[in-house]
Amino acid sequence: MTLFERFAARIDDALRALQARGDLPADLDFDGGSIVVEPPRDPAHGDLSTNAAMALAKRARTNPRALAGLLATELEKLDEVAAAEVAGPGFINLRLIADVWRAELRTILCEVGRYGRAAAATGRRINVEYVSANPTGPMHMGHCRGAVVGDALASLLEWAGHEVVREYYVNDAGGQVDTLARSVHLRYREALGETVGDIPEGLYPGDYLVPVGHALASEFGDRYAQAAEVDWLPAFRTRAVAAMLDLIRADLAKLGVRHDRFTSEAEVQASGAPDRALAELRARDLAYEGVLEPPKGKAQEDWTPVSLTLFRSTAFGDDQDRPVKKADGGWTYFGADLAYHLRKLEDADELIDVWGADHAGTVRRTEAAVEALAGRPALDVKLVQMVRLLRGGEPVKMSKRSGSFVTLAEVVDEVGRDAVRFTVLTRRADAQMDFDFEKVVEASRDNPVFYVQYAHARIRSLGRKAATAGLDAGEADLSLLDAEELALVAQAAGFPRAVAGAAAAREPHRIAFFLHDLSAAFHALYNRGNDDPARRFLREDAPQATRARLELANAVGQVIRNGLAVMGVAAVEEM
RNA sequence: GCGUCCGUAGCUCAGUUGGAUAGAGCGCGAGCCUUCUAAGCUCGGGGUCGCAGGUUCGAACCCUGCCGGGCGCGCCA
Repeated sequence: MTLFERFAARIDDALRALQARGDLPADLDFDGGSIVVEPPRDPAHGDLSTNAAMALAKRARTNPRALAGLLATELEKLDEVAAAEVAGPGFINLRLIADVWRAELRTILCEVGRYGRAAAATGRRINVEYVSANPTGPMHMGHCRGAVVGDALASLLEWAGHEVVREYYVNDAGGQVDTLARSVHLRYREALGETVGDIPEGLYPGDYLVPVGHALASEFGDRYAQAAEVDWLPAFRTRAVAAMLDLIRADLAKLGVRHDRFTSEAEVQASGAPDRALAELRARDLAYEGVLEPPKGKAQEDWTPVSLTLFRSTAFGDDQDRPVKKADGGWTYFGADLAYHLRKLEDADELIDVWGADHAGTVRRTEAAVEALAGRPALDVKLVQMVRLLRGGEPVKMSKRSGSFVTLAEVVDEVGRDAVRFTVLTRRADAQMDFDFEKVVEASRDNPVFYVQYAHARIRSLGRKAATAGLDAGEADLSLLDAEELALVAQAAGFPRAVAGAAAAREPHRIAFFLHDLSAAFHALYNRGNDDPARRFLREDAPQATRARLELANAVGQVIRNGLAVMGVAAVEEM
């Protein structure tokens, strides 16, 4: 139980005591969910603040300040509360005794890598799908953000006590993988000695297909060089997709992103799942044969109305109904995808998809389909906005046509995995982001990656120096920590709350900002020692104070490590 | 035309799901500093939270309508 949960329970007890005494109506229900216990925005207001009186006043048929007064009197009786004050419109500010923070410091050091993790008992089973890049080439920077956000979100949800499956959907069933196979066939002929010249328009030109062509040449010899497409396409497609997945897995490994499960679209289709899903929709009158309206706001010379199998997504607020089957009888991407989501729900209570913003238009239909099939809104789609690559403020040119886009591997090789991951997580996922190669590796205060890493390295350095000087031996007396130092503990103690809040909002970037703020507070305290040697962490003349401050530093370092672990960023020992 | 995301200090961005006097870094101004880790530290000025209404004890946050920008909009995946 976190400190905040503990005090929420105490407030609940106090309210019940008031109720028992007849100061509150007997039928008043406290579990509205609107009562919060949090650190006040302004530390001068105390250690904890609650809006309980304001949230309950109306239902208790009293005014907020009167109720706050009663509640404050009750809370002041607690041993851990030094003072309870009513402020503003009816806030109750609690000042805690210093020992609360000393105890919390010990808790951090005792729980080490578990500090901030919620009890698993409260968790749900959540399936998080992310990356799912088409298996037609290596990952580029467009995929990077979704990969990092999805991976960090999955970790975050685990920290918050949920059971998480990390999922990758392999789109190996569409026309694009046929295009891939044809592109590879060209490289295969090239490997056999043919001169193929420029790669024709419409095929994938990238050099990364050259080794695949070689591999096929050594496997098949010239057997398929002049053969009809029907003879080689399936085999080439299978091998090309496998080779592309190997590339993608290598890229993911480079980024430190992992998945528990790769699910093949082709297998989903072959399993009959889409047929079952469609039958289900038909049974509920949510699928029918119909003709789509011509698209608006576009030229439509080549528009030919044709009857298709449609999902009634307009019943869920979509602009138009959406086809699940193509005119040729094959499944659309959407048709297979809704079956896939149904399948994910077999072992999950909730689904999260992390998609690029270019798929924004398909969110509603997919959420609608899941709601229709699951009987409840079980899917939450998180959109990740575009990344603009810059170098020294100048946009990096990307030519997709020649296949020479900036790959994920290039970026990780240049700036490092940790810098990529941390930087991506310093921006809300749903806002556009600039990624500047120069700024990301800058060793300065305005680079949060450096700033947080440096705080951790500094703390580790303190430990090493203390050990060398023999200052770290013996029990630490935490009563030697003063109010300013305990304020840093209080800030570090916000971590479990930050994890819970970030997980509930599904916003992993909040952890990055929490760590930046905590690091800033640590650096500030550390820098005080420059002006006042008595405030230094390491003092040869005061081994007792040194030991207490080392415990403080270690606790902060532990929280930074835990936060970085959520983000999948390494905590460095020295810089 | 429609959908969706965004609009907060000169710049880049946070804002704890509706709370108190809206924050941080950079830049700017003023001091300090040769260091327990150095690439600095401390303090200060700086705001019509895009605009206009609405909801309520209370709105940057929720609702409606505009304005501006990004992304997307046929059976592609």
